[in-house]
Formats: sequence, structure tokens, C-alpha cells
Amino acid sequence: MGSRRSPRDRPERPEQPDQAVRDLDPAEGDRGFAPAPGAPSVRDPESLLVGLNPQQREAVLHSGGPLLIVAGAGSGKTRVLTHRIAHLLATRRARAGEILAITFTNKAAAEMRERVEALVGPPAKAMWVSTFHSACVRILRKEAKTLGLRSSFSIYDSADSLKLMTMVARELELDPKRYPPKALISKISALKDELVDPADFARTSGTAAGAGDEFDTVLAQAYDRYQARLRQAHALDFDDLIMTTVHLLQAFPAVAEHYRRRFRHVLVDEYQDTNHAQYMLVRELAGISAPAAPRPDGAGPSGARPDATGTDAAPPDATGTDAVAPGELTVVGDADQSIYAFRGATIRNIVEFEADYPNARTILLEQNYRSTQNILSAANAVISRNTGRKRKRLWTDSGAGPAIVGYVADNEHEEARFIAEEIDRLGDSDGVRPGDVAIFYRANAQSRALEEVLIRVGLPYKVVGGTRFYERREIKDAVAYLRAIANPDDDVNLRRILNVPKRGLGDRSEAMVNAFAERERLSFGAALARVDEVPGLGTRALTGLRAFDAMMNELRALAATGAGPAEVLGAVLDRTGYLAELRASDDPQDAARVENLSELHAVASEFEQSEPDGDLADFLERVSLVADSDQIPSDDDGDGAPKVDQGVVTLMTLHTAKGLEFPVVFLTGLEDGTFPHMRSMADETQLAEERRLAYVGLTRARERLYLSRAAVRTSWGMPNEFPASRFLDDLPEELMDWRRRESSMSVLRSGAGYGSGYGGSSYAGSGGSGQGQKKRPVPPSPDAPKLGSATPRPAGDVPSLAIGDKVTHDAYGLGTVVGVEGAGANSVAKIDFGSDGTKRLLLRYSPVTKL
DNA sequence: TAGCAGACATTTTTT
DNA sequence: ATGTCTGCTA
Repeated sequence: MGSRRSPRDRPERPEQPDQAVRDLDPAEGDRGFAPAPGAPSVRDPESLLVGLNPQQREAVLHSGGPLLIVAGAGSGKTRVLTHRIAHLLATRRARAGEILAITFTNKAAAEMRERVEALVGPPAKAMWVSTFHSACVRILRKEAKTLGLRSSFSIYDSADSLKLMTMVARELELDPKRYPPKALISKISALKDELVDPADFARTSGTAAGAGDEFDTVLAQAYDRYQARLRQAHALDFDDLIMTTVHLLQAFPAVAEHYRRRFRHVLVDEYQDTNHAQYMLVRELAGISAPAAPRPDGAGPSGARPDATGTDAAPPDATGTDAVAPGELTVVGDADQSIYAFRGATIRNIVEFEADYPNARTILLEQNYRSTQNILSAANAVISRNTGRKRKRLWTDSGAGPAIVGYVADNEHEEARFIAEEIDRLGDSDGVRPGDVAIFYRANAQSRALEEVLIRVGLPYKVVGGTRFYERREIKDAVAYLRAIANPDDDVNLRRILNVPKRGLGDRSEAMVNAFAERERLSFGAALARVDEVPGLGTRALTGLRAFDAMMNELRALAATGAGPAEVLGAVLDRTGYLAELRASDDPQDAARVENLSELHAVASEFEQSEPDGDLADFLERVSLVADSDQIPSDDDGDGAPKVDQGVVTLMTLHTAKGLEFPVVFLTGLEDGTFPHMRSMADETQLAEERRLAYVGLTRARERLYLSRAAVRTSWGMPNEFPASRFLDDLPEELMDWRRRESSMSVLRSGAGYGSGYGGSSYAGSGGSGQGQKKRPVPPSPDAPKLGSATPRPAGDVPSLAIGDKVTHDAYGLGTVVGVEGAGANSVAKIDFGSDGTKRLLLRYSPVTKL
């Protein structure tokens, strides 16, 4: 498999020097040419332009007003961004410390930092390259005093938030049926994305209509309480990080000015994924302040937005009133890859960039350096069905490449089997390594069937995403201890571990302390220090609580002596008996938990190594914001496995796949109902997003692309029949190489006229093994091919099999039963057919005979 | 208070 | 199918 680098190295003639030096930012006159701190290796700016296409080059060189780089998939976006930064440094237009580059994921941030460092060397260390969230945390921790926050404030992830909301709802005695905490919290999250605080919301939802929503009234109440509890706990939830930072910058001009002075260049990656709060944050940081137009009802993207001429209550004309001239803003994105609307991303932010910033410049990157033309044509075909998008067509000069392979399986197991066989075949015929291959699906649950088959055939694989490391129970418990140690008022985390491991402190005791805390307006932790005053506690509970409080204080004392996170963690696991309890258990799951905890300990030690000055709070910040600790396997996959150089097959959702690329991509589950997802099919907007998701998936592939679907897919117990995805219909026939066009069921139905085939019965077998695959679509003629023996038989005729029985199958021949599930009409047998592999067969439909 | 059995919902995507 | 939550019993 060719290892194509992107972009192609094409010899380039050096550009005229005057190009690079023109247009120095006037605001920079006084310090622009100051020697960069420790500037040993300022490289030749020209060299940074080598190998760039004209548009890329323009994007690197642009200077002055806001810049929008519309970067199609695989168009060398990161390269442009990093080269732009390097070029800014090389031409002394900026010092590293003046650069703020924002991404969405830690991975993207790490990659960008690494690549810039490779270009400019150590000075890169002074740059801020971080995610929205960690940039905000950094600011907030520095300015905590201004806000009356403890600088070691806790960061609540969504699970923590939900827990807190559950407490609030209970406190307000809300009927959990009518007001599920989950619904409340998600509404609140949406409000925060829109920068609507409790007071704003109470105002707008209250005044609206007298008879107005009861729900909103309750919501307003809950929001207020929730926020109060967060404050009391010295905690911020995920959305608060952004909202609070924006409010901070808006409310304290001096603070805002400080950061504007500092960040003369703000670069934002994946701009299409920004929500309103992030949009405002960028504006604030770039020094383009705007009236904080509150949206009337948090109704999402339809709300008012600050337009350039808006002069509401806020000071007009930002540049006029601010002491600092606006910084340079560069945003990069692709509206066609916006797939996070469900969490508040507003495609409008990118679509209307030019309207937001009247003097903006837009540069379009359409040349793709990643995929073959066939793949791009397919992607273009799918995305072009979305209405109201800016026209954009990816192209490449790298040739057509192989056709896109299509496959229709009878069910998800067969789909998986096809994929596994194909990976195997590609390995033999084209030297494709497992590490070159990725398998994508819409929803995590779909990984199961794939994993089963991969295990069976012995292909090494890794699932990315899904239940993440930091969401595992034992990790959350351990982290909860650390959080409660770092922040004694962190109610959610303290209460989480109050009785973990079991120490006889049940709901009752907890409720008593909580009632006391509420009455005295104390945090739970503070109440704990005064347990003796809590009424209604038995001596037993009292002793337990006292012991717990004492233990926590000891651990806090340990942390206060400057013990590193690893040491504190070790003490926690030890002193609490948590580890002992797990070790004592026979449950094999608990053994895995011990493993995970030791991994966490390793993470902590590593942290101590890399950040010798880091304290517990620093570590927790890292932990809170790094959700994606499970990394995508690269060639240096760290398992220390012997045959690492082969890599492993990567399984992930389409969302997770964004930003990645693989030589070989399998996109699975192309069924209406699976992808596009059932819940998206009714709504045009959501459907458009699904389509973008498809576009993202297709454009991940470099050389080979496989699209597959299963006619029957079993989800939560029930087998269901799904029709082909509408996205498949958009693909030009000439791009496709269909290996199998129809499922056995549809062949039967259209052909032999077997009528009663309404409800999903899964049927494994008669797959594409033997006969010629590449047929025309089977015409609905009365005389279709007969897979005769595959006709269902009466329930009574289902052979009853036991493990060890020998059977014959019309297509697979001799086999041995290795497993039986269920009984009677719906029993399924796992049968080992030797060279044909092990199949799971629904006996009712399978031509199996017991010998 | 703890442990268990049964009910129940869950499955879109996540910084 | 699986994991979480609830309510019952020891």
C-alpha cells in the first residue's frame, strides 16, 4: 500500500520575498521586531511556503483582517494552520507567547503543538495551544479570585452534573416523571451554550406569557438552584467553563484587556463546531467585542446575534472604546463537516462569518491530498444533496483509484464476516496491514457484532471511544476521592464516595447530614466537620461519619504537604480499603478494575514526571478535560505487543472518526434507521446532519472504501429489518463495485414469492461464499434463483441440537455444533464448519440436518 | 443497612 | 443484551 504523504512534495519555486514581508500589522510596530525570546532557530519564512498550493500559501500569508479558511476534508488544513503560525513567528510578526490556537480535542491540540514545534522549535512552548475548555480553565484558575472561586475549583463532567441535578430535583420535590433530571440538565446545558444565566432565563421565561410553560417555570427554579449548588461546591460544570469565562471577560474589562494584549493572534480550528458561547469567547479574546445579545428564549440558532453594527446597551464600536486594537483572528472549518449540532454547535457561525466580520477574507481549500477521486466523487455526490450549502467540490490529481465496494449482508454478523474476510484478503493480495484499516459505525452498540467476528478470526483490533477510561466506575470513584480532597466543598464527589467502599453509611445517615447542611447553609463537607451537631444520628453512623471525616482530613493533610497526585492516589486506594476490597473479590471484573486503577496511578506518576510543579488540582484538571485518554492506535501503539508493526484494526463511531484518515475504510450499517439514525429521519435538519456525518465518514478513506449494510439487524434483543440507506442511493453507479446486492430474504421474497416474510428473522448463511457474486440486481421475476433449502420450516421440524452434534449444511457441508442459544422455533446454533468458519445459524431458516 | 431479584430503560453522536 | 435503579427481605 503506497504511503502517500499529504500534500505531495512538488518542487516549488521560492516566492518573491516581498510577498512575505508586506502588510506588517501596524499595531505591532513597537515590538514586532523585538528578538523572539531565545530565538536561535528562526527559520527562513520562505521555506515554510514550499510545497503549498496557491490557496494554502495565501492562507499562510494573509495578514490583517479576520481570515476564514474553508478547508474541505483532507485539504491540508492542519498544515496550513501550523505553517501559518510558524510563518508568523519566522517573520517576527508575532512572538510565540502572543499566539492562542484553539481546537476541540486534546488530540488535535497535541498534534498541532507537535507540528508547530517541529517547524519552529522550542519557542513553540510559549504558545497556548489548547482546547476551548482547557484554555478557559487556565484563564479561570488565574482569575478565580475575581470571581470568588477557589482556584482549585472542581470541574463537573456530565455524570457529576446529572447527579447534582438529581439532588436539586429531589430538594425541590419535583416529580421525576414529569421533570426528569436528565431533561432538566440538558436544557440547562443548552441555555449555557447560549450564555443564558439563571437570571436571564427567569426574566425571559417569566415575562413571556402568564399562562406560559409550567415546565419553564420549574426549569428556571431548578437552574437557579443548580447553579447555587455548583457555586457552593466551588464547582463548574462543563458548560460553565465557557460561559463563565465569557461573562468574566465581559464583566471585567481589565481582565479582558489583559488577554487581548497577550493574544495578538487567535486561531480557531473546526470553527463549524463552535456554539454560541464559544463564538462569543472567540470574539472577546480577539478583541472584537459585541453586545451580549441575550436570546429571548434560548431557542437556539434562531436567536438574535450580535451583528457588526449592533449598538445596544453595550459600548458601541469595539475598536473605538477598547484600549487594545483587535487581534488577528483566523478560523478554519468546513460547514460540511459540522456534526455536532446536537450539542449546540451552530453551523451559522461559519456560514455567516463574513457577515459577522465585514472585513473578513475567505479562502477556499478544495484540493484534496488524501483520497482517490472515486472516493471524493462519492463524497461529493452524497453531500451535494444537502440544500443551502456553499458549493464546494473536492478534487484530487491522484487518480481514480479502485472502485468503491458495496456489500449487502443478511445480518450484522454476516456483514462483519465479510469485512473480516476482506481485511484478510487485502492483507494477502495488497499487503494491507490491520493498522491500515478502520471500521466505522453510527452508534457504539454496533461494535459488538464486529468485535465478535474479529476475535474469532484473530484479527487484532481496538475500539476507540465507547465507555471511556474516565467513566469507569472505579476510576470515577478514585477521582472522586481526589476531587473531594482537593475541594472539601465538592458535594457531589464527596457524597459519591461517602459509602464507597461500604462503611455502613447508608442513605439514612447521608440524608441526615444533608438536611443539617441545608439548614445551616453549609456544604456537605462542612457539615461533616460538625457531625456532632447533626440530630437524629445513631452512634454507629456517628462513629462512621467521624472516622470518614478524619480520614479525609488526613488525606488532605498529606496533599497539603506537597505530595504528588500519584502519592495521594496511592494513599487513597490504600487507606480507604478500596483496593483491598477489590483484591478480595473473586469477580473477574474486579481484577480488571484493579488493573484500571493501577493504570490511573501510572497516569498520575507520568503526570508528576512531566509536570514537576503540578499539584493535585492540576492533575485533576487534566483528568477532567482529557476524556479521550484511549488513543487511536498509531504505529507506536503502546501495548508492547510483539507484532506491533502490523498495527491493529480500528473500530469507532463516525463522530470519533472526524479528523482521522485510513488507507482502508469500512463504513457499516448503511441502513435507513441505522444510518441515518431512526431519530433523525423525520427532521430535515437532522437528516442534513446525518448526511454530513456520512460525508465525514467517506472522506476518511485514502485508497479503498467499503460500504456495507445488513438487511436484518438485531438491536436490543429484537431482530429488525432495515431498508438500504438513502445515502447509498446517492452514489453514482459507475463508482461502485457491488459484491452482493441483495439479501437472501429479499431474493426469496421477490423471487419465490414467499409472502409471510414480514418480521425480522435473522438468517445467517448462504452468504457470498460460493457462487459468482457480481450479479445484476435480482429482478423480481417469478423464477428467481432458488436458495430452496433456505425456506423456513415448520417450527416442529427445527432440529434440536446439542453441543458436539455433527450436522450437515447445504452450503457449508459438514460441521460441529459448538454452541446453542434458545430453543424451539427461534433457537440459534453456533456451528463450526471447519474451513468455512464458525457460523451462527437460526435453525428455523437454515438448511441444517442433524446426522 | 446490605444484598438481591426483578423492573426498566436504554442506543446517536461528546468537548 | 446489558446495565442501572427500585423495592423487598434478611
